[in-house]
Amino acid sequence: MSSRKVQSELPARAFRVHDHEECSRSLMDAAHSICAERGLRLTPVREKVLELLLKSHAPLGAYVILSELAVAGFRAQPPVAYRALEFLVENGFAHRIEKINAFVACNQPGEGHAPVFMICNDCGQVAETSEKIGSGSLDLTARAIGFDIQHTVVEAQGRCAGCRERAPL
Amino acid sequence: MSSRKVQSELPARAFRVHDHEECSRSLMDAAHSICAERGLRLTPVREKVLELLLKSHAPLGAYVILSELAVAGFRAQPPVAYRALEFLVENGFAHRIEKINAFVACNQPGEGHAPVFMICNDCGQVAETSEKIGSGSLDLTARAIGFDIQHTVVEAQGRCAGCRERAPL
DNA sequence: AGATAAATGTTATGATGTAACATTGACAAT
DNA sequence: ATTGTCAATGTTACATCATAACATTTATCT
Repeated sequence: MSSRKVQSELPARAFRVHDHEECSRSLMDAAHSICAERGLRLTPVREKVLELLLKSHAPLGAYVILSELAVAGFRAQPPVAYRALEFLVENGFAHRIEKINAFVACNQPGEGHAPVFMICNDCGQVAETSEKIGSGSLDLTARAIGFDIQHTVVEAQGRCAGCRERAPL
Repeated sequence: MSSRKVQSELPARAFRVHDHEECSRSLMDAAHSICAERGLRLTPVREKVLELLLKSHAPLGAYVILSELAVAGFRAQPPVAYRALEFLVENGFAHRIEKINAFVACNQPGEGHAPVFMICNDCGQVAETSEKIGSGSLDLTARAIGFDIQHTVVEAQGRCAGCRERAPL
């Protein structure tokens, strides 16, 4: 259990300075523990894809992942990447960013949550924050009209603080 | 100004019984007024695409629109549909639903708003509700981390009340 | 070892979206 | 009326994103 505890609960880690190496390692460890606990198989391709996502400072498209897989000696037909991504997303190790058709590693795997993304149009980085499921205005509206929510997509595009400082426009 | 006033402020009209004919007509009128006011050109293709969106009870994909355009005697290369959609989206007459790569007519054109969609996986209908810009948890989070929001995507997938009644599962 | 389910390999194709450049049409200025 | 200009449309050709379908291999259980 404690092995799954992740570094910080602070949101938007991507936009903060942090030890990215340590951050990646701890999330990869968490993935291994969770898979062990739940009887999921973190096979070589799946692990490699997760590693790629963890190392990247920005979301990766399926075909970028695919070519990285090729570089690493894996087979590289599209279904290979999509299957690994499907596994990671279904099991909460990664998320798909709809607005840009790309994928990021989840930074609080194992915890049920409704992710919220802030996509910086300048640097391309994406910060994940989250809402507790059942709170939030979406849930309120849903309840008001009798809509049963199964999945949510909440994404904001704009400019992160760092990019605004760097080039105030 | 009053010519632009739209039928109802109630959210989620798509999931309610309403006079869809009248609803479409009033939104098309609104589009004409707004374009006139703002010096925008609601050309034949653009109007036809808006009409298709207004008449549909569910979002339409670009290629469905394209084939409807062909039926109506318009030229039907992909850019034709995408350009018309781009115009409609940019000017607030339609929205793109990221989760399903499709488009819906906006039901409160002219008003600046951050749309929120409820997508029913059963009947395929999509209800548009909205938040005032600047309120909402997204804005709060953004402010907290100094992120400057330019655009938001807020979508929920699930089952609407009607479908739940019809087939409780 | 043999059964079986999951995962992977492979081919082919489907679905979605856009760059680039040619042509036409609207409209204002002279 | 003619011409300049810019917006809109026409057209070709691709780029990008994603999955169906079926064959083969691998893990795991009994």
